Amino acid sequence: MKIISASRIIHMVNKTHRELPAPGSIKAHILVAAKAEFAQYGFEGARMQRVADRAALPKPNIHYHFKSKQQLYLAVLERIIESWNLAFDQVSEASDPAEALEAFIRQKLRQAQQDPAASRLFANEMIQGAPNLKHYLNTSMRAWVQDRAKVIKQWMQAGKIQNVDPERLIFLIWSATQHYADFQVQALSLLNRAEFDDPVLTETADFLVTFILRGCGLAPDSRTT
Amino acid sequence: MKIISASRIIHMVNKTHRELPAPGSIKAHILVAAKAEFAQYGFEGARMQRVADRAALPKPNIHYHFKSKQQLYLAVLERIIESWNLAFDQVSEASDPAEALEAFIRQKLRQAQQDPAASRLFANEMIQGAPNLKHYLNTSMRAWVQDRAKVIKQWMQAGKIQNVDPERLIFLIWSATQHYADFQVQALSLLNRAEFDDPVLTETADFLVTFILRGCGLAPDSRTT
DNA sequence: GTCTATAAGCTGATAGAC
DNA sequence: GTCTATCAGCTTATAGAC
Repeated sequence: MKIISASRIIHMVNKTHRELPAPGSIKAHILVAAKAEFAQYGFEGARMQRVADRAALPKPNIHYHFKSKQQLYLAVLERIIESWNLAFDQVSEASDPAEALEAFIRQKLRQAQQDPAASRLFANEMIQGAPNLKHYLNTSMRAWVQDRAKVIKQWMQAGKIQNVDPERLIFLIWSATQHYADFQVQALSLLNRAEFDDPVLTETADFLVTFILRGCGLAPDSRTT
Repeated sequence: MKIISASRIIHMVNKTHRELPAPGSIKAHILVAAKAEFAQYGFEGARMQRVADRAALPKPNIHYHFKSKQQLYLAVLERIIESWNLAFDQVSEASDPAEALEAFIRQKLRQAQQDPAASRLFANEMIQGAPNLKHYLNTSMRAWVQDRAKVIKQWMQAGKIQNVDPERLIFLIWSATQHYADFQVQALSLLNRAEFDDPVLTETADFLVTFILRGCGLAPDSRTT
């Protein structure tokens, strides 16, 4: 059976793949500002003036580098999806399920902490019904999930992990990790913390790894009595 | 020890509690339309004209019944939070953990299916940093979670469930269930379904109940080999 | 490439007839 | 209570000087 690299599937996203703006360039600078704005307010709520303010540039400069609000939004979206699920990308039947899932969970959570705007922008797009990402969802994302689900099914058939719906397991890991970025204000209030710093990240990652691995039948019992 | 009803905590939300518009009234009709609009586009992205279109009313009629966009938004928000976590509200130390958690998960998921707009509106508010719900998060929501966490801790001390961070367990249940409403378009694509109908709801609920109960050490092993 | 000035159209909100 | 007409201000986008 031919092995298809999951990372190759991800690259199918960019049909009209433009070269990325050089880091440090003005375009890259604007994209960072735009990501924060679109993440917080969604496409319709975003304001080009606020993008300009965030980038500390006059508004027409934004329009010089990106023809329209729509094109700026699409440019931001494109850059986000690429580095989305890297840690679970090269996993195969031979991989250790506990190690692979742990690495996946920790990587997703680290991304949520390091770049919550990316996660929130994606969340906004999903909430609105993915008007700009429907094609991506129905092609490369679905292909990636089915490809990764196949590996999980092999683990199940080999008795390495519990029987669980693989697609829903991936969806649960996405939700449980991304939620700490998207609903960060709620998580911090609930945990009575001021910021999502490294200690909170570690405690959260430990909890999620333990809980999800146990859900897969992969962690020891540690009951009190 | 004095037992405080969790539902009483929820009622602390409405400091300035106005009577709810009668079902079938024009105000109630407008609120339904506004909920859908705010849910999809967030506060800044929402358009009063679209609210009017959704309600099939002239725009000034909206302003006649609600003074401003802000007030309409707050009116919608108020109505959502009340029925948020009812199924886990009356649970006590004496309750069976598996039954209580299962009822909680199934109720949250049913709400996500029946009223995804409510979940999405709340998600939008969280993504934006909860500008209108910071106070709620830091008072009644936190009190509710701590109160419910206390019960879970009692279950843990009694050896009824695994040792897990109770606050993070509640947060995970919220994320895993609400995600099916907020990211419905992604879930449907991933599961290759056309709509979030009853069969999908049941399968999803069964998966989540099994998986989360097992994470709490509350479900039998069902490995293949 | 950058920025001031401004056009063209949209948005929240209201005045005033019915 | 309802609806047409409309205002003042804001929003995307561009023209044109530098």
